[in-house]
Amino acid sequence: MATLRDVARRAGVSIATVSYVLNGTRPVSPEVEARVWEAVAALQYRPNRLARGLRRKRTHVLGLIVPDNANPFFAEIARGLEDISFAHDYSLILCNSDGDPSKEQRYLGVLIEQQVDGIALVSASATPAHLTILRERGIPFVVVDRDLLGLEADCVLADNFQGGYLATWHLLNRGHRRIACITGPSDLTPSADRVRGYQKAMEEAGIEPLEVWVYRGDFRAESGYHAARFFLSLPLPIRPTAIFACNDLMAIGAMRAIGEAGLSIPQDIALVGFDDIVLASYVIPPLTTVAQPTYEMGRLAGELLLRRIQARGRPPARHLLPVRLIVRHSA
Amino acid sequence: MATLRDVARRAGVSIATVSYVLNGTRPVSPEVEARVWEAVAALQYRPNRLARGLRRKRTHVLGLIVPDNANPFFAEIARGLEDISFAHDYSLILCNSDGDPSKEQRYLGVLIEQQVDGIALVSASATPAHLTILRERGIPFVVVDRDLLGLEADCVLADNFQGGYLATWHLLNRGHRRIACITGPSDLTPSADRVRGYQKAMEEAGIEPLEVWVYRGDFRAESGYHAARFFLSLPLPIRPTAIFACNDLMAIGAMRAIGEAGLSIPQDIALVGFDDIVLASYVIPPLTTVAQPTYEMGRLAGELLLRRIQARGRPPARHLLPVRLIVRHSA
DNA sequence: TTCATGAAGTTAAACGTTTAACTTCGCGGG
DNA sequence: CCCGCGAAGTTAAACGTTTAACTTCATGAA
Repeated sequence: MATLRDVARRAGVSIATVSYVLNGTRPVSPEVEARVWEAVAALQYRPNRLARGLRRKRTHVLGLIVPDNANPFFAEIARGLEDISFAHDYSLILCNSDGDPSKEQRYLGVLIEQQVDGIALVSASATPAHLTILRERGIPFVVVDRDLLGLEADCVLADNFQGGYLATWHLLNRGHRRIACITGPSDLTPSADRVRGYQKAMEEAGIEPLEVWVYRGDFRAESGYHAARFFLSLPLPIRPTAIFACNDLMAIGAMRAIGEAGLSIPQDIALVGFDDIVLASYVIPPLTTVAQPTYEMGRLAGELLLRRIQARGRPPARHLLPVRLIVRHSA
Repeated sequence: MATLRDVARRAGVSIATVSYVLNGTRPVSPEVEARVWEAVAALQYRPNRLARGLRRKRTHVLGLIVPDNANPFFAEIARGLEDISFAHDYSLILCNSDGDPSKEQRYLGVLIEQQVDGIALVSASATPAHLTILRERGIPFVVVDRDLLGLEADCVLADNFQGGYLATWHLLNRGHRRIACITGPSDLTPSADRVRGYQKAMEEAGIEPLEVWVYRGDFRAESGYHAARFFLSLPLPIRPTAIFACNDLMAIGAMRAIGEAGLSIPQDIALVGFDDIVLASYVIPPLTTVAQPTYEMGRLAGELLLRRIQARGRPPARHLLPVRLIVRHSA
C-alpha cells in the first residue's frame, strides 16, 4: 500500500535516498537515515518484491516439483528445502506433478514465467529431454532422488544401491539363503538401484536368485501383501525364508500376509524394509529397515541450488548420500 | 528472455497489439493475430508474471502457512490446496511455521511483500491478534484446522467434537464403561474439541470420567505409549477397558505398551484412534479410528480463498467438515 | 584564490507488462 | 459530398523498485 514514494515524501527526501537507506547500498547522513526509518515505521512500509524482482532480475523465489506432497517422503524433502530457503530469505513455490511428465512440463512453464531463481525437481520421467527448456533459458536447477540418464546437472541421491546391498547382506548374515525381493516400478532409478544392491549381495554370497523370488510391486502396501502371499505359496524347497521389500509400505503389507498365514516374524520369515517411515518402529515386530536421509536431501538440494545461483559456471556435482541399516526385530 | 517488445518487433506491430492478442482483450485482425502467434512461437515467448502482477496488482500466487509440512496431515492439506490452485492457474508458496508465532509473523510479512493474492494458514497461536496485519492490508485469508477465538473470517474445520463423540460412543456401544482418553496439547482447539466430544458421550451414558482416565499427551507415539502404561498401572477396579486416543500416532504407541504387557486388543483393552493415517489399517490389529477429510479441507480452503479474492465483501463462512468413524478390529 | 575531491543528495531511465486514450481509415447514411 | 462511426491499430503512462549518472556544496591543498 505504502510505496517508496510515500516514504520519500514523508521523510522529505527522494525515493532513491530511501532505497539506499533500505538496502544500505550507499552511505546516507545519520539525520536523513533516521527520518527515513521513522517514515518506514509510521507508514508500515514493506517493499514490493515484484517491483524489486522486475528491476533486479532476481526474485528470491525457488520452485520445487515433486510427484506428490501427500507422500511423506516428498513432503519431508519439501520441508528440508523450505528450511534452507527460509534461512536464506528465499520463498518456495510447491508443485505436484503426479508423476505426469506433461503436468511437470506445465509447471516448469509456470515457474519460468514466475521468474524463479532456481528449480529443484524430483522428475516425473526417466530422461532429461524435458529439461532442455531450463537449459535454454539458463535457469539453475537440481534433480533430487531420481537420476536422469546422461544428465549433466547438480544432483542429490540416496545411495539406494548400497541400501539394497546392506539389507540383503544383513539377511545373509542371519543365515538366510533363500531371500526374496519385492521391487518398485522398475523404470525409476531408486527402485532399480535397490534391486541391483540385492543382486550384488546375493552374487557375492554365491547365490543365484530364482526368478520367482523377485516380485514387482508398486510401492504400495497392497502390493507387498500380494507379493508375500505369492512367496508363501511356493513349494517348500524354494520358498523364501526372508524378504527384502524395496519400501516400508510394502514390507508392512507383507507383514500382514505373513501374520494371516499364521507364521511369525522373524522366526519363520525375516523381513527388511526401506525408508524408515515413522511407523516402522511401531509395527509389531518393529521393522528392520534402511533409512534414507530424506530431510537432509531436501536441505542439500537447496544448498546446491543456492550455490549454483551464485556461481553458474561451476561443474555439476553429484551427491550420493549414505543410507543406514536400522536393525530392529523383524530380521 | 524474449519480451513483448521482441515479439512485437518480429510481428511488425506494437507491443499493445501483442498484449491484446495474448490476452484476447480486444479484437485483432486475423492476419495480425497470426503473425503475432508465429512470433510468439518462434521466440518461445513467455509472459513475465512479475511485470504482469506489478501492473495488474494481481499475482495469481497464494500463500500457505502450516506448522510442518513433514507432518502428513499438513502435507495432505497442502496437497489439496495446491491442486485447487493449479486448477485455477494459481501458484502456491509453502511456509513452515514450526508452530512458532514469531516465525509465522515473519512469513506473513514475506507473503505480503510477495504480493500474494491470498493466504491460507494453520495458525501457530490460539488468538487472532497477529492477523491484524492481514486485516489492515485487506488481504484475503482463510484459517484451516485450528479455530481462532472470536475471529471473523473464512474458516475450514473438521468436526472434531463430533469425532470425539463418535469414537467414545462406539466404545460405549461395545459395552465399555471405564473409557480413558489420551489428549493432545490442550491449547489447540482440535484436541480440546475431541476431548469435549469424549466427555459429552460419557455424560450422555451417565458416566462421570475419573480424572486419572484423562492423560495429556503431545500427539506423538511416545506419549501414547506412556499413557497406556499409566492406565495399565491403575488398580483393577478403576483400570480402563478401553482407550480413546486423540490421534493415531498416540494410539499406536498405546498398542505397543498393551502388547508389551501381554494383553490383547480388543479383548483386554479396546482402542480407537483419530486421523486415519495410512498405516492405521496396517498395524495389527488394524486400528479403529476417526477419519478427517484432510485433503478435502485443503481443497475447500483453496476454494474459499479464491472465492473471497473474487468477492471480498461477502460475510465470512465457517465450514465444519464431517468426520467418519472407521471401524476396524481394535475396537 | 582556485580548483580538484569526495560526500550526500537528486534525477531519470529501466525492468516487462497492461490499458486508457488517441489516430487512422474505410464505409454507409443522409 | 460530408460526416459520424466503428474497427483496428498505436502511443504513452503507469505499476514500484534499483541504480547509473548527475548536481551541489563544503573541504583542503597548492
